[in-house]
Amino acid sequence: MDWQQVQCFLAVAERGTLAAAASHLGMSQPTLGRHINALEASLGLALFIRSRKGMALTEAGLSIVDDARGMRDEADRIALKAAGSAQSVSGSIRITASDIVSTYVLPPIIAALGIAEPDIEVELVPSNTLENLLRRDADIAVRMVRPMQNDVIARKTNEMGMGIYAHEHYLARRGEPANMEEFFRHRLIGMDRSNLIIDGMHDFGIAAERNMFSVRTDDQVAYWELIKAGAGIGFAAHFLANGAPGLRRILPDITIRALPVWLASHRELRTSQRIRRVMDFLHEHISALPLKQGMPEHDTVEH
Amino acid sequence: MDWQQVQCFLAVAERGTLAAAASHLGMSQPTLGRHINALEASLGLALFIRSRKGMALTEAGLSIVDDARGMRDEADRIALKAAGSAQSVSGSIRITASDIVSTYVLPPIIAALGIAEPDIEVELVPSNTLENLLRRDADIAVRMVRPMQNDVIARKTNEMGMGIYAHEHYLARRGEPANMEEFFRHRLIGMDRSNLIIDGMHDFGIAAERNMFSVRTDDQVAYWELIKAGAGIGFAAHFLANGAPGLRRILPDITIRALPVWLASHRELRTSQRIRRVMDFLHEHISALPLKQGMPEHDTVEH
DNA sequence: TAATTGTAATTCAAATTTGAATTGAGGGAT
DNA sequence: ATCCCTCAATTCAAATTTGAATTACAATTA
Repeated sequence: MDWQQVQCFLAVAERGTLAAAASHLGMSQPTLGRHINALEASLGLALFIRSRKGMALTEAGLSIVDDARGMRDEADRIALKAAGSAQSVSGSIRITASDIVSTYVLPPIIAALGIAEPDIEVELVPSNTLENLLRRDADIAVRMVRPMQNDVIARKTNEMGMGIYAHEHYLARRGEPANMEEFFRHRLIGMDRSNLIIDGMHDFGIAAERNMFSVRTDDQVAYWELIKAGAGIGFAAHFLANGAPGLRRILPDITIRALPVWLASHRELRTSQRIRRVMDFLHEHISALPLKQGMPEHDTVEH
Repeated sequence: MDWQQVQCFLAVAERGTLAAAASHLGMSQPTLGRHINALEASLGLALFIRSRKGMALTEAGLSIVDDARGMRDEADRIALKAAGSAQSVSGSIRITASDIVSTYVLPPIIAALGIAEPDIEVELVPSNTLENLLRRDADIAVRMVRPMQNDVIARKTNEMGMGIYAHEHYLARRGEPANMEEFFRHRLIGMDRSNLIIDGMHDFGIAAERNMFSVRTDDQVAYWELIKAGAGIGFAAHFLANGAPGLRRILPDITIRALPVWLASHRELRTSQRIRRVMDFLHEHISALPLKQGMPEHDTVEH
């Protein structure tokens, strides 16, 4: 039995179609299909039922998919150890962060990193899902919640103060709410499927519901652009609002819980010179940012 | 990372030389050497120290050899399960067949199967609709028409000869028809919504219509019981009539097209030892049945 | 010292694998 | 009812991989 074929099997089992699994593995659909055929031949049983809707696991396939996942866990551990013991400072590194952080916080810092460490290539992966550091989806994650995974080391690096904001254009048309009651009669910008804002308001004892929000998007960057465009009132980080002309803070007496900024990496990667260097660099620069309170300028990264 | 290369790594780590590991893996020494090189390149570290005495693990190699063994354990488990589910004939199996076949043909055969293969549980699904083998409604279907679905393998197993029959009690009351004209003046038993009989007569150039039949039912078993009870004249398989006392064949010169008996299964299930075993068993026993012509006894299943 | 043995690396023609393009077929939308 | 989209399968030329033979090298043996 060829282990590569098991790797192929798992990819197809988890993605459901040959084409999707092939592009994930970086091979072509015919090749992957042949590997699956070869595995079935060598095991002497059918693992998938081929249909026009994709590849569905048979009973036999279902019974071995967990073992294949076990193999992947071990393989991931090997990859992790290898990355950890690679002592070279040069090479590439994958950083994942939320859309907002990827778009508005990290670019100047990564630019500075490129000057300080020209040999390190950086891959930035904007993602709002919590990437699995155990699986090495990324080497370093910047997160707004405390990472709880085992074998993950994390350090809190800063806090991002939040406030309620709207653009002057909007306020000129609709007036500015003076209290919470008026606030709820405005056009509020919310999230669609994500419960981030609704849950945050619940924590505050406010029974928020999805239909309170007149404008909804799950894309955090689009959310911020909606506020800037005067589409309504929304929640935003102070540092964003400070750098945007025409933005006005609403109900400044309402304090909103600040979001923590955590840096996380896998324990095995501590020993990597390169990852340690980037971790330290990110920590140094993110902690120096004035994220907590409103200030006239937020781009304080020195070159 | 290519899992096949990990497989190679483990073989070399445990055998100490490329040549020994290569012959164990069934590949050549140069190929194996190249795989090891590729793995080292992709991990970015040296796993072996090459010497004239063989391949000695480096510290990095040593640190991942246990994880590679873990992968092998999982791989072995997969191979074991595969061998088990391919060889094992135990488990349950779903057989679908028409009412008549389920009621009067299969029971003795399934009883014999239970003796020959005590570990196979059989689920019998009487159904006159053509079950969808692709959807795994059943593992094996016994059908009276040639299965045309794609991905279905089928073999013709026997032919079921048909005739026109009535019970002596009925004939004593109404007399026996001597030709087709008289036949149509009798109480005929037909089907209600199903066109099985009407279409069959059309094939013979007889313009049959639903209201020619004085007694109608779509239940094939009830149909047969109606004939046995002397409710009228109807069509029945020879083998049924042969085993029923008091039944008399009508117009024996009229030949009615025999119904083929097909065994069908999904192509993906070819590889299942259990299903193959049951397929073969059914084929063997159904083909041995004297279904084509009338004979005094039809229960010829040997135990 | 010279021959022998066992090792990994190299060479190069042959076999195999690969993938872009195409085909074919089913399901869903219009 | 029709078209369209998305699958897997097929085709075939091109790229890659493979392995028999050979080389190179060091340790061991005669």
